[in-house]
Amino acid sequence: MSKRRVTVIDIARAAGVSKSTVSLVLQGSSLVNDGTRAKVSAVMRELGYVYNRGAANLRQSASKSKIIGVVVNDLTNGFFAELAVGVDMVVQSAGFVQFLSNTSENLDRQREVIASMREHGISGLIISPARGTEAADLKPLVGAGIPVVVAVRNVSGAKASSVISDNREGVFAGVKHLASLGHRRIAFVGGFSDTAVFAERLEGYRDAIEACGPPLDEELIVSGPPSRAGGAEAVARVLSIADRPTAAVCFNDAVAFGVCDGLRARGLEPARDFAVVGFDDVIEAKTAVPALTTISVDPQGMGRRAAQLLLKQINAGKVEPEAIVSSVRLVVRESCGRPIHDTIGRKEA
Amino acid sequence: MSKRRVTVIDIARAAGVSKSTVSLVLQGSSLVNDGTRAKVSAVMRELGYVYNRGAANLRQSASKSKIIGVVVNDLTNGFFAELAVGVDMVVQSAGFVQFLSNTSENLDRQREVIASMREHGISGLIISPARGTEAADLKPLVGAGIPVVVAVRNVSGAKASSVISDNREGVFAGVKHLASLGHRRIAFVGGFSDTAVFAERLEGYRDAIEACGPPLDEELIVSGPPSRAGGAEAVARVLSIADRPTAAVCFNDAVAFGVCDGLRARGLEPARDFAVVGFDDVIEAKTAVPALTTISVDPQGMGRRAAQLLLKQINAGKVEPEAIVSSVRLVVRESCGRPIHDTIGRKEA
DNA sequence: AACCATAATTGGAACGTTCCAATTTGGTCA
DNA sequence: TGACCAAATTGGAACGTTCCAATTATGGTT
Repeated sequence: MSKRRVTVIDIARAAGVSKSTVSLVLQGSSLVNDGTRAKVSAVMRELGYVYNRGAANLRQSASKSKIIGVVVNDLTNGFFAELAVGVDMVVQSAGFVQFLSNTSENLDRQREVIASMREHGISGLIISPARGTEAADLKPLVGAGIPVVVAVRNVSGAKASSVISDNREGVFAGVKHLASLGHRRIAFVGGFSDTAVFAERLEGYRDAIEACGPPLDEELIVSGPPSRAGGAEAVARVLSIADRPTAAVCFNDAVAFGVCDGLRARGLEPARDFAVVGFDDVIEAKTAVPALTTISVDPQGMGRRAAQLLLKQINAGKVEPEAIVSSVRLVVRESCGRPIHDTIGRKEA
Repeated sequence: MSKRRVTVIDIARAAGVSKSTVSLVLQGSSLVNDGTRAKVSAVMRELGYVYNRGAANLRQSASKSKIIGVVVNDLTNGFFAELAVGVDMVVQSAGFVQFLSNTSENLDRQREVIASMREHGISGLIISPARGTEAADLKPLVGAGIPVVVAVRNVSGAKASSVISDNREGVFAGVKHLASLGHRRIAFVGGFSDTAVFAERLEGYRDAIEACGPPLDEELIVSGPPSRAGGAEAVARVLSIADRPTAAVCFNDAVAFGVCDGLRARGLEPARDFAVVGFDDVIEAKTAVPALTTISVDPQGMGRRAAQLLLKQINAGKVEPEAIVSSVRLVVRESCGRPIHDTIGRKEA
C-alpha cells in the first residue's frame, strides 16, 4: 500500500526536465518545445499521473477552481431536475464540474450547503432558492466577488444575476386563450400570495382580464398551496363562487392536475365542463387525460442560459448583474375543450 | 479590490495565538483550552474567516476531501433523480458534499466526468453506470483505493460494491400476480437483451412461469428499447403472436406506458382487455389511467443505502466490496383489471 | 567575434493548511 | 527546592502546484 501519489516532480525527473516545464505542459503553454511536450505527455501517461486541482487552486486565484455550485430547492421535481441537467450540459463542456445539492426547501440546509460550497472554493453559483430565501443568504458570496445567478425564483434585493421565466406573459397568454374560446368568468387558482412568482403571474392575469374586457373580480383569485392537493382543495372554493367561473388558469401544472381531480370528484369533467390551463409544461402534461393545455417554460433551456451567463461572468472576472427573462410559450392541448357558446349564440368554426 | 483572503494566520495574529492552535480549534481538538477556543472562534466570526478545504486536502490523506462523486446515466429520468436525492440526504448530513454529473448514457462523457472527479480528489464514488460501462472504466478509481459503489445496474467484473434492486424477485412477483388472476399466456416485453438487468428480470420471468405451470414459450419474450416508444412498438409484435397473450410483464414502467398506448391504438383497452405490469413505480404510475400495477423499487432508499455503504467504506479506510440487493414490492393498482375466467369457468371471489 | 533577439527552460518562493516534535506553563510531590 | 507530570501551545516542514525572474541555448546581424 505504499502507493505514493505521482507528482509533477516525478514526471519531471522521469522525463529529464524541470517541474516548471511539466507545469507549462499541463497548462498547454505555447512556450514549450513540441518535442519536449510530447515526451512529457508520454511520461505522464506512462506513470499514470493525475492532476491535483486542489494544489493548483491553492496557488491560483480562487476563480479558477473549475467548480460550479448548483443548489436546487427540489430535485425530485422534474422541473428542477431538468434545470440541473441544462446547467450540467454547458458547465461540463466548458471543462467545469458541478457541485449539486438539494435543499428540499429547507433554508437551514441551504445555508449549510452554500457555506460548504464556499469552503470548497466554487468559482460561481447557480441557485434555485428555497422558499423564503433572502438577499442576506446570498450576501457572503456576492460580497466575496463570486458570481451568483438566481434561477426560476427571484430573490428581491440580491445583487445577483437572474434567469427567470416570463411569468406575466405566460399567464397573460393563458387567459387570452381562454377568452378567445368564449370564457368570460376565468379564475386564477393556486400559489402562495407572498411569493414573487405569484405576484408576477397574478399581474399577467390582471392585465389579461383587463385587456380582454370582462371586469376584474377579485373573488376569482383563489390562492393556496402550489401542489396537486392544493389544487383539488381550491377548486371547491372556485365552484362555490356566485356566477360560477367556467375556466381557470392555474398557478402551475400540479395545481391544474389537482383542479381536474377536484372537478371529477364533483361530477364535472375537465375540458368538457370546465376549462383548465396549467403552467410549466411538466412531462406528465402531455400524457395526462385530458392532455393539459399549459405554458411551456423549457427548464433545461433556462439551465443552459443560467450556466452561460455564469460562465461569462466568471471569465469576465467582474460581476455585472444581469437579468434574463426566459420567454414562454402556450401549448394548446385538450384541457380547455372546444369553444363555448354564449347566450347570443354564434356560428361554429 | 485588495480583499486578501483571511487565513488561519490572520486569525492567529488577531487572537494572539499561533496558527497551530487555530488549526486545532478548526479540527475541534480537545487539546485546546476552552477559553482559547472561544476567543479564536469569536475572532474567526469577526473577520469572516472561511475555511480553505483545498489547502487542507493538500496536507491530509486524500480520503478526507469530504467530496463524494455521484454520476448518473440520466437525471431527466425521475428514477435516477430520486436516487441522487437519496444519496444527497445521507451524504449531506455526514458533512460531505456531492459532485453530481449526468452522463446521458454517453460513455465518453462518463470517462471525462470520472477523470475530472478524480482530479478534484473525491473520497468516494457512487455511479449508476451508462449502458456499456465496463470494469476497465472503474479500474483507475478502485486501483487507487478509492471506494466505488455501483448502483442500479451492475458492472460485471468490477472490484466494486453494488446496490441493485432484486430484479429477479420483482418480475417473479409480477408474473405470479398475473397468474393468480387467471392469465396463462403472459408476455415479457421490452429491454435490451444484452444488459445485466434484462438478464436478471428475464430470469425472474422464467422461474415464475415454470413455477406457475404454463409451459415456457420463448416466443412470448419480446425485447426492445426500454422506452415508451419501444413499448408501443413491441406490443404490436406481442398481439400478432399465435394464441395471443392476455397479459404482459414489462421491462419497466416506460415500456408499460408504451404498451398501453399501443393497445389503445389497436382498439384494446388496457386493464379490461389486456393486463399490464410495469417495473420501477415511477411517480406517474400512480396517476396514470389506468393506474399502473408495478414493482416498486424505492430509488431514494437505494440512494441512501448506497451512500451509507460508501461512507462506511470511506471511514473504514479499506475497500471490502459488498453487494446489497434492495428488496422490491409489488404494488397492485388498476392496470391488470379483474380476474379473467378460463374456459373451465370458476366461481368469482 | 561580438552582439542581440528570441525560444526554451529552470530554481525557488508562495499558496493555506496539517502534523510532528518540541517547548512552555503551572501544578504536585518528595 | 528541584524533579516530574499533564495540559496547552508552538515553530517549522511538508503537501503539489503555479508564477516570477533569471538563465541557457539557438541562430541571425553587424
